[in-house]
Amino acid sequence: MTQPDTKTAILDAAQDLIQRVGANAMSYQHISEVVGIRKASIHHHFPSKETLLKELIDRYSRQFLGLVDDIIASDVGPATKLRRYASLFEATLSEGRQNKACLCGMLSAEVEALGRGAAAGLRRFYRENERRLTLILEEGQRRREFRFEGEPRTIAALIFQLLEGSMLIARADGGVKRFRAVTEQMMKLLR
Amino acid sequence: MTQPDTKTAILDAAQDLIQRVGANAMSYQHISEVVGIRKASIHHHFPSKETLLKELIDRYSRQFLGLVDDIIASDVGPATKLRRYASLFEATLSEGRQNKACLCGMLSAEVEALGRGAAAGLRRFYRENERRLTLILEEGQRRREFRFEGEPRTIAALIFQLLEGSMLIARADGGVKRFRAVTEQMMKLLR
DNA sequence: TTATCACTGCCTACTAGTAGGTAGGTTGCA
DNA sequence: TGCAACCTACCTACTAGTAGGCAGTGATAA
Repeated sequence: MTQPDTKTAILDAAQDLIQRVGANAMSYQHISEVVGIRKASIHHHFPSKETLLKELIDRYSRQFLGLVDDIIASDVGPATKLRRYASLFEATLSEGRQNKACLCGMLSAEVEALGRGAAAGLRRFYRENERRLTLILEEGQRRREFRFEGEPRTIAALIFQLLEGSMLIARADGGVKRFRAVTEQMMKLLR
Repeated sequence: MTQPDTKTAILDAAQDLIQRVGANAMSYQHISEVVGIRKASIHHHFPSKETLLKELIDRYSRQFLGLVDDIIASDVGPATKLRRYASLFEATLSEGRQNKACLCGMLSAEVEALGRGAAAGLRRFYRENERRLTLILEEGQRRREFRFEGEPRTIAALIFQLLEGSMLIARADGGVKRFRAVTEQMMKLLR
């Protein structure tokens, strides 16, 4: 079989770059410097930037939604689940060399300059997140931990978009501290 | 004095491009094609991309905050003011060839690949928006149009980040309709 | 009235560097 | 022997930015 190490290393480097500077500022040259491999060799694994992006979005979605599923399956109340969900975003923000945004949040901004495959992958990511958030909110409503006016589905969309927006803006101003203050405020509005 | 027409046309073209595809996918070549002027002539007006970005952020901030000030000065209730504030973002989204995001929201994503001047300009934009939003929220609280737990300042940050995030994501999925549903939901949570 | 001057706006032609991508060869392992 | 992984060397297209020229304008002065 294939040695997955190099392929994984390429994906890791690409993801890190995109989360910090964006997909358009990320290049095969940059990746090659990080991985320690020639630019042409990256093309061996990912023939085009579009195929790389597609696989990256798939992998990121799988990993992230896996963590969300763990939270949902855990034996804690819905309010705690929602807090932990938000902390997934916060963890990304304070990860590594810091100021990393959600991969899909970054790509959302640049979506018009990306291929159609990327856009479809992003949509799937949004919807899967909102579906899971809706479950948490419905559970909270049933258990009377959350009290809000409106549809859980719409609140789910609101929360997801808030977290994505907060991340992007926190990178330019306020950092993790600002992010945390806003998510805590969001929790208050649901009570 | 200088003829401002060409300079304005360059700024307009650059802004449109950034709002659609991002600052990194925007180039002097693209601008020159839109404006109908040679690439070198753009350098005559804006020596570097950084100076262009700086002036663009300044102009956008001035224009946008001017519209916000008009809303604040208008003789309507705070809930209406907040709705009109949100509709400024919505208008951008459905403007021109559509799917345009807030200039500063786009630049927030790419901030790490931009100069320091840009980052400072973005921070100013955030803070001025949040300051104005805080005024609206405080007025709403006094008049008992809004009922919420927490500091108006933090809610202001939340609303601003929500609107920026919503815009970016609505471009990839759901469009204006989705954006409107979420802002309407936000209004419900403040009551 | 006309010659000179500086200046603005725009041009052509160029630079060095970087982008994504390709052709074809080498190495080492099953 | 065949194939995967990686390489060197290259391509074309595009990037931001520069040098230098030229036409039009408006002020100055003989």
